[in-house]
Amino acid sequence: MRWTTHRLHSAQPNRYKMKDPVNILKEHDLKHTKQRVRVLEEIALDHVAISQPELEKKLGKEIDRVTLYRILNTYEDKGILHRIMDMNGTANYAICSSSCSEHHHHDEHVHFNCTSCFKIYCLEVNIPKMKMPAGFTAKTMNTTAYGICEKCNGNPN
Amino acid sequence: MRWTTHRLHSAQPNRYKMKDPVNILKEHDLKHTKQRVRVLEEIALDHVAISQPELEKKLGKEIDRVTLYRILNTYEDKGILHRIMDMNGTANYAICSSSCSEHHHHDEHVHFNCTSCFKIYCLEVNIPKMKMPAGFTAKTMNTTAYGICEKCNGNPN
DNA sequence: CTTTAACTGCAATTTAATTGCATATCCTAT
DNA sequence: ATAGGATATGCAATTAAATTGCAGTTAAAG
Repeated sequence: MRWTTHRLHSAQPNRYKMKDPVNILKEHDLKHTKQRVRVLEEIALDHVAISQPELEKKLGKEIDRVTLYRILNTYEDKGILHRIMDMNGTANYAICSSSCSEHHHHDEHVHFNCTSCFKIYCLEVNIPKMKMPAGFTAKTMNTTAYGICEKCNGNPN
Repeated sequence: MRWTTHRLHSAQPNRYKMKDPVNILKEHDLKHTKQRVRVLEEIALDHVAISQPELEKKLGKEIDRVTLYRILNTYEDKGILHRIMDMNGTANYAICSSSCSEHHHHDEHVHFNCTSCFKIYCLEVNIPKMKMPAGFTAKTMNTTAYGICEKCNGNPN
């Protein structure tokens, strides 16, 4: 994989560029370890969210279960990764716009959970403002659409 | 608790009436057992979603863990209960509009997850239509707002 | 190069969820 | 009212997920 600091002009919509993992670590005052780099690489690879179990399956021989849990937690704390819960309560992780794109800081976007391949996409769709009832003050919003993704619509498994 | 077949004219907004548990069971061809009735009563009590662990704590002496799991699953399958995942991946259950109110079938509404008391409310706020990117076909939407609820805004713990 | 603070891996533990099976309960037909 | 069959429940055992403590290792600052 080649790392770039510019937005990709890719044929795939709704995708963001990915910074060099090493830079991401530096920016957040995290030590540079090979396990941390591997996790970032793996998550950045697909441009879709990946679940904890999947990650463990892919990295289980290189990284200890516990270490993986801890890395994911610190990444979430630092705002490097988003954690998205799927319908089963499984944690999915993605590098989302606020981290991936310098011009989209803190944007809240819609997630798309494919019910066929179970992948979770970060869409470039903003969550519309909604009026809360009196007394309720919302700080953040979270929206997930469930349906069939572009890939499964094209070639359903 | 008194069960009514009419919408409550309560002082509390965003609340729905609750049918007699026995009727709910009948309507869905489910056997009438005391465990099932108790679960419905308990969930209807607060007008907010309740988590599996909470339910287990409240009903653990009357109902076996496993039975509770199974009852919640069948209720979800039958469309009697909504399952809402909170930020921890814990299942929360609520009787939502489509079941509670005959005039609001299949409405998709916003959930409110209080970050202070962790209660989950079903709001009478509809999820706005959002345009999906080409290739993505959304079937259902799920929106949760995180913030402070009316109760915790009034008297924060 | 040395030293310190932080990270990793292993073992053990806790917690959550599922499965199989024997018993109990509901409900229909008589 | 009750007998019989289908379904639900409870218990025990199992599987899976997540957390904790600690010893050994590694990164990076001086």
